[in-house]
Amino acid sequence: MPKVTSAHKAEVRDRIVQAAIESFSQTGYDKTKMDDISRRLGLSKGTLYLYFKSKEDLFLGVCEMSLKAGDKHDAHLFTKKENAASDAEEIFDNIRRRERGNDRVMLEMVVESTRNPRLKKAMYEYHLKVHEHVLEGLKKKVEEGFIRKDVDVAGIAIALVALYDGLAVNRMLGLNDSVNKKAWVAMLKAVIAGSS
Amino acid sequence: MPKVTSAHKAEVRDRIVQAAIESFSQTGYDKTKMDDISRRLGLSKGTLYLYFKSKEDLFLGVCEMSLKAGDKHDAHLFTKKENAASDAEEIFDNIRRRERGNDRVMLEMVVESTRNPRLKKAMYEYHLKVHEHVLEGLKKKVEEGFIRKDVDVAGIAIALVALYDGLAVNRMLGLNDSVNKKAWVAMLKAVIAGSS
Amino acid sequence: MPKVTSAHKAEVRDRIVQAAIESFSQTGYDKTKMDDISRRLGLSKGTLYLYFKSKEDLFLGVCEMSLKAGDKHDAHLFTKKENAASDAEEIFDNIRRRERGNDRVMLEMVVESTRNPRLKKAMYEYHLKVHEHVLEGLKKKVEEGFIRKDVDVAGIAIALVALYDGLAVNRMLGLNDSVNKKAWVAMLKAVIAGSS
Amino acid sequence: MPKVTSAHKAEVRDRIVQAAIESFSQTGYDKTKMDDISRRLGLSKGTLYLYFKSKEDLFLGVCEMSLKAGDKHDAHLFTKKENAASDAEEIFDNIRRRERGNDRVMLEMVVESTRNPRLKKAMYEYHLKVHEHVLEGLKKKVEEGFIRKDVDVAGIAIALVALYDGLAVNRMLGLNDSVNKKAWVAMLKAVIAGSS
DNA sequence: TATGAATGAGCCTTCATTCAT
DNA sequence: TATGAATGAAGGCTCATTCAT
Repeated sequence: MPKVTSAHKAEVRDRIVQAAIESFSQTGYDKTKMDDISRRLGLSKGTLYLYFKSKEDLFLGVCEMSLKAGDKHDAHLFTKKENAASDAEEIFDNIRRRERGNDRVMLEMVVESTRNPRLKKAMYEYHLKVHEHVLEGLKKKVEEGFIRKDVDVAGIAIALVALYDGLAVNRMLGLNDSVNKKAWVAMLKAVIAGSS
Repeated sequence: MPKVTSAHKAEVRDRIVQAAIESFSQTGYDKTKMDDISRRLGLSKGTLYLYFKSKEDLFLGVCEMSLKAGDKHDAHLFTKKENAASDAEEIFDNIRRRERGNDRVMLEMVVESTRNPRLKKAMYEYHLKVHEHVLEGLKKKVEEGFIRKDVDVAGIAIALVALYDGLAVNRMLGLNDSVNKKAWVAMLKAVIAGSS
Repeated sequence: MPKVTSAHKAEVRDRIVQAAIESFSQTGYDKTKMDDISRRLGLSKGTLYLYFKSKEDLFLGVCEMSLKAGDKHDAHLFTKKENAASDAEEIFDNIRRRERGNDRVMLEMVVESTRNPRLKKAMYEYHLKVHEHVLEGLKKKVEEGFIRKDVDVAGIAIALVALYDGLAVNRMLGLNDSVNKKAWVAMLKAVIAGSS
Repeated sequence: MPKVTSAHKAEVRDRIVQAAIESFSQTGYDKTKMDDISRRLGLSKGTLYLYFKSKEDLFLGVCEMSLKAGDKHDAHLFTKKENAASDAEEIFDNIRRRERGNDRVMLEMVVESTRNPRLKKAMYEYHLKVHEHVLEGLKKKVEEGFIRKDVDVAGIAIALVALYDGLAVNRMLGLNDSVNKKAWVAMLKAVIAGSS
């Protein structure tokens, strides 16, 4: 829905979304004023409306961008049981690196999605994609003989994603992230031990 | 202050909090109007201010109440490996029964807590209590010999709570809860298998 | 659409409409700020919204009130040809007295009505009522033998109303009202002479 | 300033005014955006400001142009009483043809003129010119012996113009124009009958 | 001369909060 | 204690106007 369409104008749009992410992360969607975002950018309020027709539309832009962000991979890990702990840590760090700063917005998005069907659908689908991505990784491990065939990998995949989300909640509550990582590692080790 | 009046006051206060929980769950904190809450109660807006000095104060009341709610126990479960699956399901259902309807408010509370230190502290401490509660349960299982001694039960405890929270997020996104339960069961079975 | 319903609250509503009429008359609909109206009343802006859900709604309230205002009668006049001039003057003054101050709003209403079907309908029907009212008066004159039977009284009725409206336009343009009255009298005299 | 450029400028200026007339007619002065006008022309918003220094200035340009438009004549009519009706109709059609589409803007101009002295003066003078024009026509009829000498032709002239204006209001309200024409004819016939 | 992205003052509307009854 | 009309600060959004290209 960009009103302004030309070469580098997509870049401005991106900058706006970035600023919005920062603002929404710090203040939350409702408490963030359009003015805050524009001032953060050194732009005028009116300019935002050249790129997004409303505050909600901008939020949707943020969602879109956030949902696009997660796509990298952590294959090649978990090939030896002995490395389980360090492998788990690496994955945790990888995900966190990707998400850095987005936790808050993500939660907002989840909350908001209960009211906004369009957003809910987008998030739902993104979640499915993540589940699939993880599931694929697990399946490879099954093929490699690293995980037993009779394990419900689909269930495990969903659970792993949920586990990470839940730890993100912990982080927001101020739980030291090293504790979260420990929890993640402990769980993963147990899972691997129990599944292989 | 006579006891009777006091009792009445406490009761009205509770009713207000209940109504607030419902409203916040449906519309979210920011989008809920004091008017909505009072109308839901059949009370006048002004009355709310006799019991809570501000909307935020009311929200804190909601938090307080929500945090008080979770305390029951699921000991006696997980005594035989063979029952792992059904035991896991029972736990899932128990928790869900306790939390029913509160998911949304909980998330809001987490989000809000990043801005409100008082709330953050309360939620943090509640989380710790829950962790301890779960940890205690796990420790009993260690004593019973059901879980190996070299397992990081503290980590597992935190992870289990996080897992549940993450599944609550899934639920909010519209993921069918039977899928969530499956994920929960799959994970718990693996954990038990790997830890015992 | 009054949100506030009680005894004297209708009076407040009326006062608001009155203030709105004055403001709209002086500044025009678009250029009038809700603030102007509330300040004129010594009320707060917010209060207006307890009685009217939007600026447009308030304008509709003004229309409604304005349309209700015109209902009096000038029968008993025009019974003798000799009095035609003074009778005409009396009618002119009567109408002007009723409309005093509303010319401007009326014009605004007409202009606005081209965009607002609801308003257009209301004004159209009001006009018809006025036409009928005048027509009835004329018919009586026909019965009394004051006007010839072969005159198109329906056409004359409409024309008389239009004539008055057109003179109101003159008035707005600054044409001295005594000139308008003269025109009115000249026309009416000619009409009577030609119709009787 | 070379003549050629000047000619081009004048033409563009005219096109802008035309577009403005159309826009103002459809949406009204206040609700019309400079953007609407420029888009209607296929010009950029900025260009408008090369020709008119403000929206109000453009409106004044529209007024100027509208006021220039009315100048044609209907002499030669009303020479025989028997033709009164058809003559009246012809006049009605002639005027309407000249004004076609301008009714709305005219009304806007009247309304606006109550706030804008410059505009008010222009419209006032234009009205006087029209009055004079009609008066002249009527005087000729007096000379021709078609109208009696003791009739207040000045008053009748003004009244005729007002009558037409009033019927234009009717038209805006959705009154079928054939009804308006009938009213016009009825009135004119009566006037002629009464004045000759 | 022409453009159209950027500006920012301004206005409608909402809603938490107060207070007279 | 309970009410609900009144308040007014605050924020989303619009649009006339400017200016660098």
